[in-house]
Amino acid sequence: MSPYVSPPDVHFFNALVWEIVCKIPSGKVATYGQIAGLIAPPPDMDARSYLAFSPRWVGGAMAACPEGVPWQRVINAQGRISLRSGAERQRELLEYEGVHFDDRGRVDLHRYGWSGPD
DNA sequence: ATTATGACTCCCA
DNA sequence: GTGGGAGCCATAA
Repeated sequence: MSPYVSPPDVHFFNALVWEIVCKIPSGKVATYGQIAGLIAPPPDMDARSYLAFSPRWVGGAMAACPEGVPWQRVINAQGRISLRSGAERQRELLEYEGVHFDDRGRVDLHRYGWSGPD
């Protein structure tokens, strides 16, 4: 599917985010910005022609995540959990998948970071 | 229309 | 490596 969206179809857009998140394998993590980057229009195209996108939106899509989507594999660019409520549960889910947290509660993105689709 | 608020990121001190 | 602040975009009030 083309990673570009023309109409301001929010629901479709969220679905696109979820679709990408579903591709993150167990034991790996991706950042909000990384997900956003997979959808953002290229620089030679008018960004206004597409539904504006930003890391914040990915967070919003995660908040409305349907069951079955591995939302726990999305963390912030610092390798930390951004979830305000339920952060402990997210950490448990990731550790269960083999993702290691250091003593300061951070994940080594060089080791566990998802290299993207394909 | 304006303001406040987010599961963010970047930049700089 | 860390923390604060600006920038960010959509939504809700």
